[in-house]
Amino acid sequence: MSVVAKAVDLLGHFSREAPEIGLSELCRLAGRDKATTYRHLSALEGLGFVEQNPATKNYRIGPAVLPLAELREATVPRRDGADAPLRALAETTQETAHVAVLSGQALHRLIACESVAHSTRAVVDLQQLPLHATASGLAALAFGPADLMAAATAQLTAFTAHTVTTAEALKARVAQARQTGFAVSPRGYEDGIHSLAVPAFDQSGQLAGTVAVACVASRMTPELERRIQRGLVQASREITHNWGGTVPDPLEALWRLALPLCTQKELAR
Amino acid sequence: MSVVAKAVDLLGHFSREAPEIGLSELCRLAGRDKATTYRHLSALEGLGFVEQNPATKNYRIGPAVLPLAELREATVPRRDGADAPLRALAETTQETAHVAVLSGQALHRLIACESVAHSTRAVVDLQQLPLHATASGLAALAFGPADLMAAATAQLTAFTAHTVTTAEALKARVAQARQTGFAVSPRGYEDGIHSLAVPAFDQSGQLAGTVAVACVASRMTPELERRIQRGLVQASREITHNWGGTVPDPLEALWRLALPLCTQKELAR
DNA sequence: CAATACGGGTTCAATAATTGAACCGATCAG
DNA sequence: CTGATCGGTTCAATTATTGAACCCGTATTG
Repeated sequence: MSVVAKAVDLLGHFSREAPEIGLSELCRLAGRDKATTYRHLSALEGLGFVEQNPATKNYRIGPAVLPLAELREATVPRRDGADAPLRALAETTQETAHVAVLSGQALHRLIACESVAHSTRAVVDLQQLPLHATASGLAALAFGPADLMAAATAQLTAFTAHTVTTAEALKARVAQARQTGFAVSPRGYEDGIHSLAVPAFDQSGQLAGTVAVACVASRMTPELERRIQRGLVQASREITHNWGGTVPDPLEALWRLALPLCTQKELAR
Repeated sequence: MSVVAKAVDLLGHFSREAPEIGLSELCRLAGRDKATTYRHLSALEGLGFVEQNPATKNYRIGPAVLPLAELREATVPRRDGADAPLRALAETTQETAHVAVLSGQALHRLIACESVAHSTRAVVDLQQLPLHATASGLAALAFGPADLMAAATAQLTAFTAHTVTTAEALKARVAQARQTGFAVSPRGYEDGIHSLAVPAFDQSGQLAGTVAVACVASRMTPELERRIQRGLVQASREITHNWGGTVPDPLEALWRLALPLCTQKELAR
């Protein structure tokens, strides 16, 4: 693991729930030495990636990420295209919806959108989604480039008792996703969370990202699952369209088969 | 210079003009070894900070910066507060306007807004603004924390023949800015560019950033300078207000003195 | 009000990571 | 075919990273 990775990993511990973190706490979270963590933070501070709250001495994300994000959006304007459909998805499902994008062999969170309908809800605070343990990852494996499977099987970390940890089991899950058109990861990454995901595509016709709903497991019912699937399909179609792509016909066929009760408008596409 | 800094410096070479850069070209731009640059890029790619265009093998800014920027905005929503006033400033001055924020001892670009009125215009592609050579930097030195001066004099790089390169000359410029309420850097960073800047403040009452207009030098007239000054004052007031701060009374007094013809509405504040 | 625990920040020798010249195969222009 | 340029790789030399121990200021506590 390079220093760059170690330093940047620190950034991943900041979240909406913990937007400012002190040195010692960050050491514990990162599981690293205090001196090392301090030097990494200092380096990041010099670059503007973090800054210190002068009052509390706590660290928080710095301003240097803003022009980079602006440039990213100007170069590859994905977020804009995903934003509105995602909000609609969170609205209709009343659960947390999120979109991730594939970059190389890794799946990175692009946006998360939490529904405010329930007091308990899933929180997606990961930057990078494990391929084998999340619905998004399974969707990427099932509908994305073939070489992803190698990257996934190389690191089958067990996050819960339900996490898939063998190559065989993973292949079975992926096959199931290919058959049904939906990737599911029941309690695979977090114990109380049941996730469903579908792929999204860009102008190249290849998988560019995934759309997922992370649902509080205890609320899951067959009826809710239907609603989530319907929402996912609609969101994926819209996001794919906004990204300049089209959903492959075989996948569209699967979705139509799985959701016979979808509206006439959707069928008309 | 730490590896982290070297790696992240690579990100600074991407711009709206060069959103995708190949390995060799980036080596030349960064002035570093090809193997090193490649490893740095690979590390950044693993973190999602850059990605490769699969078609051209060129590198571009990756998606990992997006959630970080989102979080930054959620933690310290500066950009939102600066956006609208900056557009107005670019509109009234017909020149390029930009806002930078102070983080530690460094001034980082937050937004730039180019007016489309002229075919030639200034382009602000810096991530970090040198304190001694830009109007923004001088504004920060004049109205920001005292310890900035030490950081500025430590690195008096000459960018043009007009750049201030002695501590004495720098002090004189800063004193002038303190007296007039406006920082000016005529051709200090780029030869054809004449810049003016004023400070902006946040809820702590301290300088939080700067507002500047970078003007094509050949267009500069006393009349245009007046218009720019008036625009800067208005923008700084609005941005400072949006950031939860207030412009210090002594500075407001200087501005009123310098701009006797400002509108009644502005005087009413 | 000592005693103490915990916060951020620093030091220095041991060590593990970074470095870059040279090299490889592919591609392209002349 | 030749030479130039591209992205990517190798390996020994070296350089920067590492972390236990330490410092100081400030809450917390019995």
